[in-house]
Amino acid sequence: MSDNKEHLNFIEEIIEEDLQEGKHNGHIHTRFPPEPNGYLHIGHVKAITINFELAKKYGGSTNLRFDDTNPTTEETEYVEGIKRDIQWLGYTWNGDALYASDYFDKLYHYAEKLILDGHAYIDDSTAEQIAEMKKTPMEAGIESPYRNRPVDENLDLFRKMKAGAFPDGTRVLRAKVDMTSPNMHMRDPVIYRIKHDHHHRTGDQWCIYPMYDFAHGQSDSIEGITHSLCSLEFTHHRPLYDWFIEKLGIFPSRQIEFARMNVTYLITSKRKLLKLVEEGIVTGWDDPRMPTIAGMRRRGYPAAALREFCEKVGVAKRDNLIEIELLESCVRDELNKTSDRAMVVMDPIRITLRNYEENKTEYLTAENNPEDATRGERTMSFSRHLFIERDDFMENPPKNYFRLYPGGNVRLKNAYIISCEEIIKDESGEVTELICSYHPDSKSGNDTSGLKVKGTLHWVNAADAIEAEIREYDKLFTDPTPAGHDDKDVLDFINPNSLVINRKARLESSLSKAKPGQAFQFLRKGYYTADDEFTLEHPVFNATVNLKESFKVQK
RNA sequence: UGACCCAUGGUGUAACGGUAGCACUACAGAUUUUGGUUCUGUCUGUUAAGGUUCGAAUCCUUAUGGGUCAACCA
Repeated sequence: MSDNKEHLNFIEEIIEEDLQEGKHNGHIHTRFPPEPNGYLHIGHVKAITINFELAKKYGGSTNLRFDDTNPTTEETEYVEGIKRDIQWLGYTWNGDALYASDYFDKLYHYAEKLILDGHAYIDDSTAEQIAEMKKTPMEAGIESPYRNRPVDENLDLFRKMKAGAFPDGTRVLRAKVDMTSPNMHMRDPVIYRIKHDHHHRTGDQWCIYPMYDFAHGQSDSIEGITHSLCSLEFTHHRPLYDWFIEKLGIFPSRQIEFARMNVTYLITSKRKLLKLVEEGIVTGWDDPRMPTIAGMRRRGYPAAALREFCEKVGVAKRDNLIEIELLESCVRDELNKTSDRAMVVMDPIRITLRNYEENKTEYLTAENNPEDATRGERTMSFSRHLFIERDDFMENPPKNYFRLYPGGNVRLKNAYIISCEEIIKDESGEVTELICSYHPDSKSGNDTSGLKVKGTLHWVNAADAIEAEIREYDKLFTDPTPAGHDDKDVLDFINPNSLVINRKARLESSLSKAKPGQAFQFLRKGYYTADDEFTLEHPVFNATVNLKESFKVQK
């Protein structure tokens, strides 16, 4: 209907309303707040693109802030990986990377202010006792016996906590909110705990650390974040987020929640992903089967395809399960435009052209990318002995088989039309060689033969074809929602054939010059990307995504 | 059993009280020196019942279904 009218998602609607009202003087500032305790995955890609694209669209910027308030689980190693992944995706954060730990002093003073104003107290109860007193969402909680401690005593104890007077777990600082709230997060949440732990940035300077709820919103506020976008499970934290802003009288960042992305055959639980690594089911966080950014990059998924995917998925609040086909479609679409073509025979059958001179070699030209003439051409050698795909020959073909069969003609891409005249088999009956003849007047670009063929095959010259390791990847799981079964573990759905290594393939010689990370379309097969381990001596290609097939050979 | 959130083709997402559209998938057909790409077409949808209104996917009520929340994790 309104084709040229732009469709806004619900967050854009909120932003445009704010803009119209002149809120924050028209400034938009977002942030991406990862915890440095693991690698980024496809779910984070959505959060990253939403935050960065929204800021870009409305002339704002995006902070990268590491939410590093738990020294026990966080490491500098992850910080570097996360930075690299975001940059690879094509985004630049505002200024230097920031850290919640940069605000530990400020946060501490916020906490003292809360105590002074009677909004927080030290609780000597154990974790178990606190949990017990919170009760369940169905019934009101009960107040801690320490809840009405005098301000002076609270302050004194908090300072002693900070000074290291108490062992881990003996006391906490709690916000004094409402133990009867139906929202569990409002039942006097713990906001500081004692942890005599080494922090990846502040070292041993602190032995008390703020909890998420007392760090995240305040960090947003300190940085002047106007729109703090997070996933739906934080909805229940929003009243608390707002409560702290109000009690502290600080910049009013606004939290907005959207539904996280689920994709068929993919899992995004850090814990489960870690398990795959630890159990050796994959080779590491960057295994091309992993839905991590590092894994997808190694698989050959272009950053632009990932961005486009998120764009197409959209943003809303309802639960969703996106078909992986959409992701693959985005990858193909991008690679079709950008990758050079090459010919690779995965499972070779030898061809001998009986009427082609034994020692002759011709050099034929092939376009690198029919979608993009600026990619130029390359040269391929051609001679009497060639390889074609085993799937491209059938002794007894079905009626709509366009490929080679006894007595049939096919074109060899960029070369000649050939006719199959004789089949040679080994003792087990397997075809080992085809004796063919070629039609000298059918050369590509110069065809005067008048012959019509239905099929065009890819091929390589036996004389200079190279060998390589080709890693064929398939889905890691056999179930579209491996993490969605209460009675089963994701490991129950591992696809035993998710990696099949092919060492018998023969590749056109130009592929020896591939660079790690470079993607190609292996003609009529799929997109393949030179692995990080690719070398001239040991070429390795990863299957990125196959080409769409509207015809499947019946076996 | 409490509170909060959500409900549009197979999937995802639009339509902001006025003809339910787009993309992916699937299936046809055209083009093609890649059974790719491109192009064209087809199939399939407003959870249910009431109400408000000239008119409801949209507003109201109820029901149903799904999700989330009870870490000194984030």
